[in-house]
Amino acid sequence: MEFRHLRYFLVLAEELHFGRAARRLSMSQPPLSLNIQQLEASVGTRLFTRNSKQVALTAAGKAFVPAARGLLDQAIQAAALAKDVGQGLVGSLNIGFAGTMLYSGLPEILARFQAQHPLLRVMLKELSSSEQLIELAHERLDLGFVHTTRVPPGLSQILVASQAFVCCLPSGHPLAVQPELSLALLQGEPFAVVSRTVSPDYHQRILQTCLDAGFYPEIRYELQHWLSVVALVSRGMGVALVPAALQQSALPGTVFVPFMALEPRAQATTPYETHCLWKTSRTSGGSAALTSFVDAVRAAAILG
Amino acid sequence: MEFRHLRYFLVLAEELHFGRAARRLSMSQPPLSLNIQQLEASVGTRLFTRNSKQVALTAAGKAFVPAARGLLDQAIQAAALAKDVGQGLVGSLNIGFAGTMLYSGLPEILARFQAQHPLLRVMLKELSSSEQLIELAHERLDLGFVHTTRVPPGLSQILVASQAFVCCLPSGHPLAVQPELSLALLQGEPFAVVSRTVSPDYHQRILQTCLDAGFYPEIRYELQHWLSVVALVSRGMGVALVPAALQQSALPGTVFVPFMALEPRAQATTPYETHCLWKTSRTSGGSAALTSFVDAVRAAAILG
DNA sequence: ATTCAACGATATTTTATTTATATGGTGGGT
DNA sequence: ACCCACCATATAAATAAAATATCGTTGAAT
Repeated sequence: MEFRHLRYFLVLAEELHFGRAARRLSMSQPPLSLNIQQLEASVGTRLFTRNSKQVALTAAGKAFVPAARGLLDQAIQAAALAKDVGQGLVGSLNIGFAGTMLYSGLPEILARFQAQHPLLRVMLKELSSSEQLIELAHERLDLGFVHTTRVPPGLSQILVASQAFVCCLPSGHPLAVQPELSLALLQGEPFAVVSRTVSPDYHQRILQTCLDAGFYPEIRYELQHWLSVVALVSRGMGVALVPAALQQSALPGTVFVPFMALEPRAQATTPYETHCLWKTSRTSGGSAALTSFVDAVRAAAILG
Repeated sequence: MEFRHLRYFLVLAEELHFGRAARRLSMSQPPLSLNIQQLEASVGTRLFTRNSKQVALTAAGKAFVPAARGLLDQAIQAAALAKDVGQGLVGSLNIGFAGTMLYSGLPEILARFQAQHPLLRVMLKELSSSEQLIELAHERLDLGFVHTTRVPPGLSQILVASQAFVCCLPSGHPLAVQPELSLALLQGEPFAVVSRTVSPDYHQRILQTCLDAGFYPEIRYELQHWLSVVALVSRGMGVALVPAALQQSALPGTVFVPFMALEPRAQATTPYETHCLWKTSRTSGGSAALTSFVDAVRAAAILG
């Protein structure tokens, strides 16, 4: 059975006349006869009764009409769907993100992208940076928002957000009233940090920052999540250095205070950077949806 | 797009290797490459990414796999369905019947037929004999069970049942105790008959039978249905001559009594015959389901 | 770094399929 | 009984598909 047979069959089923049907198909009559015979042979039954004066559908032919129509329609739709997927108009994207991205532009990027690609289903999964690297390698994620300086080979990246660290203090803390403070003043305070396994890079940064300020921080709490760190501070249990974006979490009982650099002209710390990562091979002809998303991220990164 | 493309596509999507796929398709590799290119051209997108070391499905290709499978499956199922319809295994039959057939073998015929063809949907419609002739001519009925002696051209027939007329009397009637009676005794009784428009042939028969017995029946009631006739008798309102099959209706208050022929050796009346009718053209290659049903009727007619 | 082997794409010939032209049979209408 | 309309068949031309041979590319091994 071939699609050609179905097309010829449907026209003949309408016309019930080999000559007219052949004319409508812009072909001559004999090949139409042959094609119908071939179709009947492949189906295994007569689809038309025909004598020299009359052509009519058999019961089998009547039953076959909607099926044939359905097959042709479905073929067209299948092609259209595949084309749309190929052009990134429809499809699905699996995107991972570190928790802080909720306060660092992810909602904006997503809203902008969804407005331009309403048929693309974006699935978001909160994962630590290191988990995302694994998932990206296994192609279980199409793209991830991570805090990592070391980028494995084969991955492309865009700098999405860059923000300073700030001190996070409980609102009752004596230093909380300062507009800006010297980091050295936090010496001896109990520090809350995100666990090393969740964000190894962050650990290194906090440590280096404190050492630059001339003291070794007393790390008493290791949490699994940034919001847990802020929540812990809000209960008065300790202090923390967190990305500035966490200010927007607006947890009651917390105060965020910038801290000064040691030398007046320098930055207080190297900024905390969020990168968007994806497998380079996936955007070079691979997934148009991913390419579109990367474009959206790039546009947002330029604006921000 | 052709089915060939879909078949090749699916094998290649499994193997992800042109050489192996071509071997599985028992063809050489170049035409496979060409066919995939043609499919991609007709769909409008790349379905595979390929370099000399690796073949992989694109997102569009992944989306196209189930669609292609569905199309091939549907084609096979459509052909199978049409074939079954053509062979009379599945389908539907519209069958008309005169009311008395409910007591003259129709349930038995139907049960036997349905047991042999469980996938055939049989739709039954109670219609008068004359109505059935019209419906048969318009092909709105595939087959009908009628009481008609005159068969229009183009219709085939089978004698399904042949039964005598019997007297139907109210149980309180003085003649109801007789094992057999002479028709002449019913002279002057109020007769109930089925309306002439419903069964013109029957009218003629009743009249002739009574005239043969030497009297003209006093027809006081004209009913639309045989069961109405029997019901009327059961209420003591009159008497009737009805086909023997009506005995099985078992309406309380009725008694059925055979009547004697005038001459001892002859039949009391010509038997009341039920014929099965259908358009001859429909069984000669037209509808296999109808042919099967006719066969079932024929078998039942021989047994009965 | 160079070579080698594996793979998919392309070119060209061969084969198969499809179409068109011409003609034969069949049934209905006059 | 003839003719006309129509579908089927036969054969030739055109088209499309497949096979063989070859090229270009890529990744791995030496």
